[in-house]
Amino acid sequence: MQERRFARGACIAGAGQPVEHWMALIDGFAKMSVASEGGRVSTLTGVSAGVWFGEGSLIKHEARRYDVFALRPTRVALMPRRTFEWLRETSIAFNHYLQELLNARLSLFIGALAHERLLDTDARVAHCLASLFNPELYPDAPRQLQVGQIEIGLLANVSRQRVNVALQRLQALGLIRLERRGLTVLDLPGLDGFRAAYGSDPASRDAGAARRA
DNA sequence: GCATTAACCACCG
DNA sequence: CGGTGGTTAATGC
Repeated sequence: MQERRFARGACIAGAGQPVEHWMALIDGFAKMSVASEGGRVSTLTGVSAGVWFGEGSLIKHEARRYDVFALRPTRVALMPRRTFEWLRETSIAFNHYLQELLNARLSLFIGALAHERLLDTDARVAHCLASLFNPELYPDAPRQLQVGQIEIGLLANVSRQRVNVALQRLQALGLIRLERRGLTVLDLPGLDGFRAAYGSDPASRDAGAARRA
């Protein structure tokens, strides 16, 4: 295997490029994103230390489907296609690991889709943060995240200003602590299970009940 | 009603 | 100074 280093903002892997390696973050932080023909960009998820990615395109022998950008200085491990295929052909344990990885990622994206459609903005931001610490995908992630509010907005698909108010509400509830250019998660289960606190008037409670249902 | 954009200001390295 | 964070006013769905 090889190791490569990327500066903040550098493109680790680009959509459309041929895929010849299975990749993993050794340290640092990156984001996966896609762009439309018109140049509009949507960030799909964050990638932190310990996360493997790119196995889908590697298995299907197709060009990469998304871009990966470093959000801070990042080291990446690259496993050549031949090694990846040899492991797939010879190791049951390796195949089990791959299944668990794919399963965890599937549940991550299904969960994100459900939250996107069912939850209000504060809860979406909370869940987006919590998903970055998914223990299945990120075995021993530190609870400190060095990502600014603009990037959190891109990850959660919410404007930077709205992210700011959501983060401050989460901080007021003791779920996170805001820092300059980052934050620390204080209560991961609480963050993952966060739902909006509704006002005291009956109308908004009904709306809340409908959304919860 | 709520989120978005734009703009402004304060803070910090 | 530029980047980041906190806030507010105008606009749109």
